[in-house]
Amino acid sequence: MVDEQPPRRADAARNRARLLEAARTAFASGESVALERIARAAGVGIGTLYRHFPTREDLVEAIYREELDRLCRSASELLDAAPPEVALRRWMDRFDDYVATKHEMGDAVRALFASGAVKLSHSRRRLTEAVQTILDAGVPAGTLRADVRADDIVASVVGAFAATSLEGGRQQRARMLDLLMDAVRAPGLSG
Amino acid sequence: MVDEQPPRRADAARNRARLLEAARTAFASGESVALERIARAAGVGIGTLYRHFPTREDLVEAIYREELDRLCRSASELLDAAPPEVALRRWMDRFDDYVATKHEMGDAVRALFASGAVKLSHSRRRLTEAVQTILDAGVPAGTLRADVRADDIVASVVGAFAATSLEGGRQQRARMLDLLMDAVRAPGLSG
DNA sequence: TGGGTATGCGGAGGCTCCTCCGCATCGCCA
DNA sequence: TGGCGATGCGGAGGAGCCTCCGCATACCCA
Repeated sequence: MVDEQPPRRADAARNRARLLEAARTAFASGESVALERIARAAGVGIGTLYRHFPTREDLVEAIYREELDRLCRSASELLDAAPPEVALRRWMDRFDDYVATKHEMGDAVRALFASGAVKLSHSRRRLTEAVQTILDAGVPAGTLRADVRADDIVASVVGAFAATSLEGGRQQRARMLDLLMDAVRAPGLSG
Repeated sequence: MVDEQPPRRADAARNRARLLEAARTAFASGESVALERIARAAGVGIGTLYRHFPTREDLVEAIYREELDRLCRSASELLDAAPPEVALRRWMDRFDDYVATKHEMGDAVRALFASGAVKLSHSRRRLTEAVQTILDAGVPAGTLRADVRADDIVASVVGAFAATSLEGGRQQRARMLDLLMDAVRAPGLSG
């Protein structure tokens, strides 16, 4: 369920794998990379790169999909360890870690999120599912609001990242996420 | 206080004005415009354009600065017409209108906000001042929280826009802004 | 195993971005 | 008014993005 099905032809599959490998290495260097260079490093033509990954974001997303899956799965663990309203905030921090790491590895992922290019994509859907998992625990427990949508939370988190990626940084982002949590927690239970 | 001082030499001032005029026209066409074309239309060289406006965002910002100033000044009017916690939400809607209009005129402004490029810039500062004005009214009145920073609110609004610009759209953005308001309103007064 | 065709490959080319630096022009001062 | 230094101009050029299409190859079927 994690991978999409590989291309039909053997050479296509091979080239795709090579491109991913080359891109992983290139992005890890931390500097901005020309796609042409990645294609060259993978030993394929630029056309091949664009056929497999029509946009830069597609390439980045493919590389980090595994890690993103892990991030999303971690929602359940967090729920085991803490009540939903705490788990949600911790999950946001993990998201922050995830993107921050990628940021240090190059601004490819930052661009991915900042540009809002994470649209109906696999990534966005997975993130929404993860948040929904936490909501499903918190709403019956009465600690999280029932009238808040998971995709709105995801969009808010992504937006917080986008708006602070160039300045403000982690500290401002943390305050913004706290603010978001204030909105998402069910009222009337404060003691 | 609104304009920065014009360039010293007469030709520089003239070229700057021409560039702004040409850019206004070009962006109004709604299509993506090459900067070279704008320079050509203004009758100056591309180098001149880049000297006056080092980045595309600088140019866009200069064009829409007037309107943005108007948006920011409207905070006071809104405060006259409604209580601060309502005024703030309305102001967010105005911001939405502002950016949406620009979006229809071309994605230049969208890019400006979506990319987080609205950094320490004039725009961001003005927006923060406007929000601060509303906070200064709402905090003493007890309807808005005292421990929320204006720049965090601005970043959240900008982020909401960035995260919904490619999909989700106005409706999702409205829900997200409502959520933000839930966080910003002072608790304990609900009736 | 061998032939035919759908599928994939590759890179030239057109476009845009942005920089850099020699030349022209402005505006000051006598 | 005329000369000179600071300031601004312009566009060539290098680099990256992305598309497009003729050629090569892998897979299917007999």
